[in-house]
Order: sequence, then structure tokens, then C-alpha cells
Amino acid sequence: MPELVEVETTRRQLSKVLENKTIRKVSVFLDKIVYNDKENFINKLEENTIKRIDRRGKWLLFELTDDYLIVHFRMEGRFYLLDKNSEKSKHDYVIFEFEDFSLHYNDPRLFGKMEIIKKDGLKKFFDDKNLGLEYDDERLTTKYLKEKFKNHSVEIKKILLDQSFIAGIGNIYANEILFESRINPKTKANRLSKNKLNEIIKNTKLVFEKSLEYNGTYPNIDGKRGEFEKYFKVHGRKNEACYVCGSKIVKEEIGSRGTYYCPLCQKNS
DNA sequence: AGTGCGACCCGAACGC
DNA sequence: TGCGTTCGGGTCGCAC
Repeated sequence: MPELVEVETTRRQLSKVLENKTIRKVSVFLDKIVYNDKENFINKLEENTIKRIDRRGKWLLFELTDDYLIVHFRMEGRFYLLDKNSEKSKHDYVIFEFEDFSLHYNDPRLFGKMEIIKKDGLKKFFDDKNLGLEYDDERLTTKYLKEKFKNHSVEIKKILLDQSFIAGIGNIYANEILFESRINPKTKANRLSKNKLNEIIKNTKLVFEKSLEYNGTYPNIDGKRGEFEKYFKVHGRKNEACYVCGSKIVKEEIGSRGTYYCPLCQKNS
């Protein structure tokens, strides 16, 4: 699934290709992907130039002249590049045509969203979302987490998935981060020691940076998959041996999300 | 205010 | 083998 790493990988790849390029034509094949008014969406984009591409949490931001195009992939949304006038595949719902190539937005589950907002509306857009800090923000400290977690007697696994604490962590990376931190996913967030909070911060950076080196776990804009899946230590490894202690990895539901962990390495905390 | 849960979706995985 | 059923997963909105 596209989490921060997959969105960032897409951002890096698209930046190289799209910056300072002008969108010539936009086609929308499924209205619900595009927030608000489809005609307005198309009108604002056509003959507009992409100045740069940014990211906040799992949101991708295309900076245009007076507006931003904001994209969220949700479960399976993704972009891929093709030659101009290439055929539309099943589940391609938005096509952006440039001078020399086309960018297709594909989304089998139809969950993704795109929206045009005025530049001065960006702050309000993200204020309303109440996103937490980025994983590489220097303000992400044990003090910040201690304060944020203090009124939350909820399993740390659920808290990591809540975007208002640390932005960008999804189910896969939450499992990996908790394993690397040797924290049981059912530990209540407000009971974590300063040392364990520090482990979360440290391992979020380590896991994200390693995954970025392998282009994440998801198809890139050329269709080639990122290869970080090979290095999962717990996610998707139910009943397989823990690489550290040999115990069988366990899968349990926490907050109706599949949660994988090593019952021995992540015993308490 | 904090917490939990259903809805949104369809393809893949699963069960018989 | 083949068919029907269940699962998964990010975010939002709503109920308590």
C-alpha cells in the first residue's frame, strides 16, 4: 500500500520528469476521484505548468501557477508514465497529457482523491487534517511524543496509524517500526518510556530511509516494483521464524488492522 | 475530547 | 476444478 515511502518515491521520480512541464490536456473517466467539480478541475489544470512537486504525510502536492493539485493514493492509487496516445488500461481514471508523454492515474479500488486548491488555501487544508510531524522533522523528539501521547491510553499500533501524531506511517511500516523498536503493539501509548519513544523516532527514520533506498514496496512510475518487501522482518510473515530469536511471528487484529509481531522480541515494554 | 467503527471498493486469497 | 465468501487497508464521518 502507498504509505509515506511510496508517495515520496513517486514524488522523487515525478519531479525529475514533470517539473516545469505544461499540462496540455486532462481527461477524467471517473468523476468521484476528482473532488468538487470536474469541469473546474480540468480547466484549472490545462495549460498550467507544474513548478514543483512536494509531499506532506501521504499527500502529494503539485505546485502550479496559482493553485495546488493535491493527490492522495489511499489504498492502491498510482501514477505511471506512458508515451503519448497510449491506450487506457482498466482502472486508469485520470490522464494528463504533456507535450511528449502522458501520465496515467490508475486506481483499482477507486479510493484515491484529487483536488485543486488555491495556494492561499493550502495552510487551512492541512490545518483541518491536523497532521502530525514528518519523520525527519527535527522537532520530532521524545518530548513531543510524550506530550502528544499523554492522554491516549490506546495501543501504540493504533496511535502510529493515526496521522495526527507522526504523519505518513501506514500499517506495513507500523509493524516494521514496532519490531525494530522491540515494542509490543498492544502497549498503551501513554505507558511508553522515554527510551522506547526514542526507539520509535530512531527506527521510523531507519526503516523509511532503508525502504527509500529500495524505492519502497510499490510499482514505480515505470511500472517496476520497489523491492523493500524482501526486507520485511515481520509484516506478512505469519508463522514464519523471527530472524532474531526464531519464534513464530504472530498475526493479530488490532483496531481491525492486521498486526504482525514477534511474541518474544516484542514481549513487553 | 477521546475512542471505535462502518462505509467506501474490487481483486486476491481463501474455503469448501 | 470451480464457485461463493472473506479480507484488506487510509481516511472520513458519525455515534457514544
